[in-house]
Amino acid sequence: MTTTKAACVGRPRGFDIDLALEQALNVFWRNGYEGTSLNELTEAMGIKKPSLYAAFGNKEQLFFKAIDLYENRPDSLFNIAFQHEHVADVIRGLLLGAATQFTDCSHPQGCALINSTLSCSEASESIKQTVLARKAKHKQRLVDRFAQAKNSGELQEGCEPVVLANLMTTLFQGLSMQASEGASVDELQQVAAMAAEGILTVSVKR
Amino acid sequence: MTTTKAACVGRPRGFDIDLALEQALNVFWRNGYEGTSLNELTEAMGIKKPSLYAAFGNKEQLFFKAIDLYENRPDSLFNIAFQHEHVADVIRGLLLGAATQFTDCSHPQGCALINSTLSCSEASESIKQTVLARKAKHKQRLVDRFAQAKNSGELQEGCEPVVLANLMTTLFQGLSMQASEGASVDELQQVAAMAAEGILTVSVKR
DNA sequence: ACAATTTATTACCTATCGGTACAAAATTCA
DNA sequence: TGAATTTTGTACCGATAGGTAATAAATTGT
Repeated sequence: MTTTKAACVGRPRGFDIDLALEQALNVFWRNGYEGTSLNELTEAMGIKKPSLYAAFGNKEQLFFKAIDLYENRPDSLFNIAFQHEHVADVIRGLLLGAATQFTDCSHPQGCALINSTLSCSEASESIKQTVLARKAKHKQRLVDRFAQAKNSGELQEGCEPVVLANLMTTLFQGLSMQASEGASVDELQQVAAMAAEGILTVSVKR
Repeated sequence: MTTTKAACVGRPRGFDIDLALEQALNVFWRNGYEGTSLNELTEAMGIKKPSLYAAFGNKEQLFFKAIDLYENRPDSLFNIAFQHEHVADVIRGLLLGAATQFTDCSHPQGCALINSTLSCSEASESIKQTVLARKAKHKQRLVDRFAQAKNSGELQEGCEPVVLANLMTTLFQGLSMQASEGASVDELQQVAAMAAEGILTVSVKR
């Protein structure tokens, strides 16, 4: 049932399944779910449609596998920034990291998760819901981290962890859109730096 | 050649062209350009396809007319907020206004201009470019207003008008996405208030 | 009444969408 | 050398996309 297990009988697969998935992720990353056609996918992956369906199920399942691949990268924004001890460094790391990673030209611009949700009409509702659920999980990680900071006395009294998390999420989405629209690294880093400065002065104790 | 001029000869048009355009705007607002099909449009507008093409040209021209309608509303966010004398009130007005308008349930959630760009693959490049140009024009209005504030000594020395404008744009896009994904008025207003507070402390002289 | 003009309705066009049937090709097992 | 099994390529499916040809219906001018 799994696609990862190599079959030892029958004609051997003529392409690298992990590499193909990475190509698929790139296309979804650039064009979103609905903005990506099967022809674009098969061309980018270097395979024909029946091979795609045999290996990944269908377009929807391929998308989920691609997103899994994206989210489980060890060098993800959250994994890096959450290593900092002080919440101020976490906030700075998240914002500056987003500005940097979203404009990294070794892959499509912006956040794959955020970009994918965008071009999603009422048609593919399951895609939308799934992506929203994943984004909610990420937001919860932020809320938890900020709640912990509040408990340890790092945050100012008036600062609500959930509001702070929402503001960070808002900035991520904005930064992702800007990057997708062609903003430069410098431009976004300046924005992130100013945002971090402002947020820190109203949320973190000095 | 114009569609606004009423013909005095021939069969009279059986529908209100301005009302139909408003319905079209609503659909584009909800689903974006590519996410909206002609069938959805004609159903929402209460007309058949040939009537749509006779009155508006084609899907692309209909979209541009709908966006024109959207941008030329007198109660637009910018028009209201720019009436304030002090730049601090402008910033507060823009952010709180965005949070409020984007979640106003008398129309689709989020900003029509921002939402439309989203679901736009490489296919409809002219749509993307046109919308980007309009967004750039709005950003320029922000830059001009902040530059004026800097000249009049309202802004802190280290505050660059263009960076401040970029940060505001980033927040607008984030707020629009959050609203489209179902965020509540309260939620977004809290985010906007915190963002405004942070921005003011690092950009406006006290 | 009748031509001229404009709109409305039906039915259709081509292109592309996601998805698949089928048979040839390539391998392992006996 | 087969039989079994799996992948590959071609060619196709129904549904829907945006868009239009042709004709009927409704009006104004004469």
